[in-house]
Formats: sequence, C-alpha cells, structure tokens
Amino acid sequence: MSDDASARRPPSIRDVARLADVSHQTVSRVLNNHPSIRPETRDRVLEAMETLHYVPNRAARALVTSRSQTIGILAASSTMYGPASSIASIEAAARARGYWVSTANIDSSNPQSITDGLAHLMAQSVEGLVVIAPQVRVVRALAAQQLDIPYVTLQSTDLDPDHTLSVDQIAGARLATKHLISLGHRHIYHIAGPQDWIEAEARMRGFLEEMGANDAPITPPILGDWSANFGYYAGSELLRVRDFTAIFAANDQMALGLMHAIRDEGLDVPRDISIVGFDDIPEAAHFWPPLTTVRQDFPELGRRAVELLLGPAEDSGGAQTPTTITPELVVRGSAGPAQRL
Amino acid sequence: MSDDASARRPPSIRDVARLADVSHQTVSRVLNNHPSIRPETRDRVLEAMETLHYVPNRAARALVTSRSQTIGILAASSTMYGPASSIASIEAAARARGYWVSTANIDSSNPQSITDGLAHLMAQSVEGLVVIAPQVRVVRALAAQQLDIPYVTLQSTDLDPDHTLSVDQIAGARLATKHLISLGHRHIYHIAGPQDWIEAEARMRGFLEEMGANDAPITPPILGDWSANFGYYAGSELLRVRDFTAIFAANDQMALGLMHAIRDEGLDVPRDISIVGFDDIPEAAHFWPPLTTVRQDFPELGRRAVELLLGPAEDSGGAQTPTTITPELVVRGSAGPAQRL
DNA sequence: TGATCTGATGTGACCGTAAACATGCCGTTC
DNA sequence: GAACGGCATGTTTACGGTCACATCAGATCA
Repeated sequence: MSDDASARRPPSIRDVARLADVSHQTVSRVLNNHPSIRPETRDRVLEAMETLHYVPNRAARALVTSRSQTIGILAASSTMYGPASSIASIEAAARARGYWVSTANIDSSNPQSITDGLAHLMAQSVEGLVVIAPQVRVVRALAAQQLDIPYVTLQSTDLDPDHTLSVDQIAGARLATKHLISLGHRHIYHIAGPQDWIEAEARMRGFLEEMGANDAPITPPILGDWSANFGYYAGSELLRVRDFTAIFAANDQMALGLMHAIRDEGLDVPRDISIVGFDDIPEAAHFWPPLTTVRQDFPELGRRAVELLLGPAEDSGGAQTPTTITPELVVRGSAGPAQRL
Repeated sequence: MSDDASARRPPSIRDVARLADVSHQTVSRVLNNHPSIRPETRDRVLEAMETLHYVPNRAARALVTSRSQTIGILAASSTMYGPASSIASIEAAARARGYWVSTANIDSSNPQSITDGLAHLMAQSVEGLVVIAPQVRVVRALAAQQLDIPYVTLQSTDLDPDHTLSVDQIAGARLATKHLISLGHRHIYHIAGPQDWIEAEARMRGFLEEMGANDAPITPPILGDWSANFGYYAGSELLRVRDFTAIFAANDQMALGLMHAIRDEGLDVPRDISIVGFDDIPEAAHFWPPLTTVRQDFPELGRRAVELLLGPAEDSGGAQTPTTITPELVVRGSAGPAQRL
C-alpha cells in the first residue's frame, strides 16, 4: 500500500517526462504538437502518456494560456424545443472545432441570476458567448457589461444589431398572417408570447404590420406564456365572444392548446376557425389537424452562432456568415378558407 | 495610452492586495471568508475588489484545490423533453449549493463520442457526474472507466444499481398496460423505444410482464425511435391488419403520431382504438384526444441526482435520498372500453 | 512577570502547464 | 574552417490562486 503513496495525484507532464526520459517541456511540445520534435522522441513520450494514463489538466492549461477552449451559453428556458435544439447544434459545431460548451441556465425574471450566470461563464474564461435568452432585460444587462469577448445573441432583432443572429421573426409573422388573409380571413387574433420576449414582440409586430398593410381590423394581441395550457385558456376565453375567424399563435404549443379549446367548444379547425402556429416543432405535423406553421431552423442558428464566434469553419471558404435566417411557411391542415362571421 | 500597459491583464489578488495595502493572502482569506479577518480589513479589501472589478480566476483556484465546484452532465438526446427537464433542474439544484454544471452532449451511437465526452468532463475535474444517456453501451463504457468521482446514471434500471436513480419504468409500463387491460383490452400492441435504450427495454419488460400476468396474448413489440413521425408510420402499418384494440406507446410523441395515423384511417380514438403514452409531456393534455399517459417527474429526478452526488441539501435533515421514483398514471381521454375485434 | 495562547496578518512554496530564453549540435556557406 | 542558422531539446519563469508555516501584538494565566 505504501508504494503508491504518490498515486493519489494524477500524473503530470513531469511524471511523463521522467518516464520518457525527456524534459517536461518536451512533453508539453508533444502535447501541442510542436513541429520540431523527433518522431522517435514523440513516440517515446506518447507511450509514456499511455502507460501513465496521463490526462492533461485543463485548469493548469487555462491558467497559463488564459484560453479555455470553451464557449459559454447563457440560456433561459432551455427546456423549450427551440433553445434546446440550438444548444445541441452549438455543442456539435463547437466540438467540431475542438471547443467545448459550458451552459448557464438563468431565470430570466431574476436580474441577479443573469449577472450571476454571466459571472460564472466569465470566471471560466469562456472565449465566446452565445446568449439564448431572448428577453429585453437580458440583452440590456449584456450591453451594460461591455464584454471583452465575442458574443452573439440569438433571436434578438434590433436591440444590439452587431451581436445578433436571428431568424427573421417579423417576416415569419407576416408570412403567417398573410397566409390567413389570403384565405379570406380579416378578423384575426394574435396570441403573443410573454411581453418581455424579444421574439414575441417581433412576431407581434410582424402580425400588426401585415394586418395594417391589408387594412384588416386590428385587435390587441393577447399576451401568453408559450404554453399549451395558456393557449387552451385563451381559446376558451376568446370563444365566449366569437368575433374572429382565425388565430395566429406565436408558437406551436399555444396553437395546440387553442385547437383543444376550440374542439371542446364543439367547433372545428379549420372549418370554423383557422389556426396558424410558429416554430414547426417536430410534433406539429401530427397535431389534429396537422398544424400550419412557420418553420425556424434552430440548428442552423446554432451552427452560425459558432461560426460567428469562432470564425468560419475550415472548409467553408471563409464566406461571411449571414446573420439573418429566413423562416418558411409550412402549410398543413389547420388553416382554411374564412367563414362568414 | 501607455499608462495602462498592464491593464490588458485582469486584476489578480495581488493587485487587489496592493490597492488595499494588505498581503495577497489576506485577500484570499476575504475571498474564502476566513473567520479571523478584522471587519475593517475585510471592507477595505472588498472595496479594492470593487474598484478593480476583480473576478476570481477559476482556473487558478481549480488548479491548486483540484476542486472545480462543477458537476458534469453526460447527456444524449438533450433535446428531448425528459432529459432537458432533468438537466434544467440539475442546474438549479447545483446552483443552490454553489455548484455549476458542465454539459457534454454525446452522440450515443458513436462510442468515440462517449469516451471523448467523458474525457472532457474529467479534464474539467468535475466533482460529480450525472449521466443522462440511458443506453446500455454508455453505461457499459462508464463501468469500464472505473471513475473515481461520484456519479449517477439517470434511468438505467439494473445494470449498475449502485449508481442508478430512476423512475420505475417497469412499474410505469405495468400501470399503463393494466389500465388498458382493465378497460377490457386484450389485444394490445406496444410501440417501444430504440433497442439500445434502457428505459425502452424496461417499459417493454413492464408491458410484457403485465400482459403475461393477465394471460393476454403477446405480440412482439415494435421498436421505434421516440418520434411522432415513427408513431405515425407504425400506426399506418399496424392498421393494415387491424388485429388489436389498443396500443401502448413508449412515449407521448409516438402516441401522438399513432393517433394521427388512426384518424387518417378514418377511425376514432378511443372509440375504435385506445392509446396510452408515457412521460406526460406538457402538451399531452392538449392532444386530441387528451392523452392518457404515465407521468414521470423529471425535475425531481434532477434534484435527487444532485443530492446523491453532493449530499443532502442543508435543510433536508440528512434523510437518505430514495433512488426510485414511482410514476403515476394520468387518465385522460385516449383510452376507453375495448371494442370487439 | 514571564510563559502561553490566540487572533490577525504576512511569507514563501506549490499546483501543472506554456512561453521565453538558453544550449549544443550539425550542416551550410563563403 | 570560421561564422551562421536551424533543429532538438533543456532551463527558467510566469500564470493566479491556496496552503503550510512564520510572525507579531495583545490577552490570559499561573
């Protein structure tokens, strides 16, 4: 038992060096594959690493290089489909460049939590930051920090244009609204997302713009919370005074709840009331009726975010990364011709 | 410009020490709130930190203490609702104890990716590990590693019982199956999850056990991929030979696809065919018909995982953390009395 | 009143790595 | 054949914290 007294500490490059009979610096050179190392020496070092199960200590490396090979994600509501998909694709893209990802989930309603999350990531000396917390207050807090690392905000539309990567929410909302209008609808409600969300605001704006452009009567949007439950609740309320023929929901979940409420009332979608959603979550195609919605390419968003932070991928020819992605209308069965009111 | 030649380097405790006119060690003591510091001195130090915008360097601290205050999550398919919820609650619980979370998303079909992810987390010297990659091969890879940090596998049922925290999948599946049987169904199909998934296997087992216990005829389960698309596809296939009155889907998404296929065939759920799902995702209550399913408490899973790794929370009275959570049947509208075949 | 303790603080070493600089050898080149 | 340049490697130092130990003043105690 006494012979592995030192075994409790993981091996360092010096241990490797001793075994390979070189200096620790040579080991470091092998590690960073420096050109001028004799192949023979390299092999000897690699072998020593192998036998000792050597694993580089990232803390030590980060300390001296002040590079962490890590990008940070500041995320709110990472449970939702959109953010979760983007996060997954950020991780994949980062990995492909040898980077790793550290996520700080924040409670966006709590300013302290925003600052804490940011401090956490900075303390890890992340080399870039992706913010998937599309709320005004987060973007504000961020701007106030004057970060000295590159960062990208996903989905904010115009508060901080230099650091924004987004699906064009306004265009998407106009697409959805135009679709309904083209089907003859004029009395259209909009169930929006929470007030503070930048995307919610943009979709609302797109809705209002398109309605205005077509001289359709405008009713104030209803502010929801993205959940199917809210959609159901809002639908039930709205149906008491049935002064509309269509609803544009700011996301698919609320659209689902809406359709549920409408059916509960004995009405049919799309015969009596048309519904359009937003996001195109994988389930939307199987809702009843299959949901007409606006597709956002979340994974692409994640990929581009990494590109923006870390520079274009090796094989991309160095093209500029566009910062706006155009959404796409997916027509399925939930929107049909308008009924007379 | 020349007066901030050194300003490019963030301030260290020594800079703070100089400004506060104390030794660097005193600064360190303030940082770790050591008891024997005069309040006056502490204030002076804190003030100096404030003016310098001092942020502790985690790499340096981790290097010397070999503690990172971080727990790692090795996750596959973190886009799915269950894993995502658990991750979110792990983060919250960890944060409450001053810990942070680093996630490595792996591609569970790629053994290399498993090892890489693990190596990444180890290199961060995480102090605990939560594995949310409920696949046999991952658990195997893990066992082979003989980790020297505490770890917990979420959802694996019996491969590595000492490190398992799970919702009792077998019980859940039996609950679902029993419910169908009690409604008079005897010819029941099971759409399972992917073969490699431990949960999928357990749900399948529960299904088979309960069917066996009731002398119901057993048909081989169909292996799916958790997606609504697959559910739709499987449903369409199954309906060609309509030799069943109910289907138990291993998750809610597949159940959704199934119901879609059934409707497309002109049949009604639950009048013609009954469906039960698994998970109780937030949308399930608003499917058409609202889905009868088995609820798993994913956030609780996350909380307990952290407890298992880091010890019970301060206020919990030190009670042992149970490692099995019992799921619950949520009866809604998708399962009804069996029709004659 | 001197020995002992304790609270508040300082000094120096150390963690594992990378960078800067130094060394020695060998092949060119004029 | 002396000067030079580059390759392969070694030596030293720095990074920003914490830890072990030292110091010193004042309180306590016999």
